[in-house]
Amino acid sequence: MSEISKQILSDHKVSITNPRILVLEALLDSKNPLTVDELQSKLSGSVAKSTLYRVLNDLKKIKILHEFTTPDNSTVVELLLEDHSHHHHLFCSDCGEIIDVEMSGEFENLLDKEIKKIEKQFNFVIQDHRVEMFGVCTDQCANCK
Amino acid sequence: MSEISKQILSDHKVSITNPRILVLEALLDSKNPLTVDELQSKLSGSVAKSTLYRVLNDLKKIKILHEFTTPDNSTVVELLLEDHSHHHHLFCSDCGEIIDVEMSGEFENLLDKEIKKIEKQFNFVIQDHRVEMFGVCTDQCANCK
DNA sequence: TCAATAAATGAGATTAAGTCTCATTTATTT
DNA sequence: AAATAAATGAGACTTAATCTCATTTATTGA
Repeated sequence: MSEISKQILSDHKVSITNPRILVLEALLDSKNPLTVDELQSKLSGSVAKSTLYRVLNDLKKIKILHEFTTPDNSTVVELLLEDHSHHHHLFCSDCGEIIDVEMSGEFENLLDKEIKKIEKQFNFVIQDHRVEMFGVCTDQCANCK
Repeated sequence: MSEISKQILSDHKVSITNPRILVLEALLDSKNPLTVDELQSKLSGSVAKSTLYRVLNDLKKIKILHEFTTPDNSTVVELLLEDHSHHHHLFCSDCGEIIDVEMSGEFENLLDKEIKKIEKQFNFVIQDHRVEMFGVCTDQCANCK
């Protein structure tokens, strides 16, 4: 199991250490984004706080970790692996759940065209984009009580 | 000049006070989003820090202020006025500039359709969305040196 | 395999954004 | 213009994230 984590680290020429393996395993174990708090709980004290933040920064540097802020201002992290293709996020303002969403090819194509226009208009090279959607679950979702 | 700010406050049934007028004027004075730091500088000590944050929360409550986080984790605020229609953001990772961008009607229509699909798929009511784009200015922009 | 060297870690101090408290001031209402 | 309710300022407080530095762990090359 930790083989995957080790592979990821060596693929990115980053030294293989216990804290890095543990953090990667915790992240691999969860499909949706995790808050730093949730991550700390999952690690249950096996990694020092300062080390956890350092490891997260390491993973950001090698571009396999995406960090963002939820509407209620928690910092949330998510692994970006090859098999986990380009996606966007849906936030429930009721329970705070964050759901990964894929948009249709038609939509991404039109967005790409739109982005080319914007690049010309503002003399920009746009490297990345993100669509965020905010709402509430109409059913009780996993987290809504 | 402060008449506009007073009008905004009374339109929203919020009492008219000096700090609120000053904060609104600083926000009205700038087209693009401001970091809280920039806002504090603009106010140059005329409003206490605690009051500034309180006023920002007041403006959020009456839904005329939008707060978000930049890729480098600064909190940024922007007034949402009637004449300032639905728009998105373009971030320069070089100089940190944030540019307001309007997308085409065609794009917004397709996005609305896409959102309806997602609402069904996840049993959600989606109330709002946001498109963020990240890149670098190819020319020296106003802030890039 | 092992020693030398460089890198990473843990523990706790430090920083800084944002909130809270409470005595005082200001706005509103009659 | 007085009474009441709301907002403010100053600074204490909280807490996420970073930093420091002595110790531990990984890597490299003989």
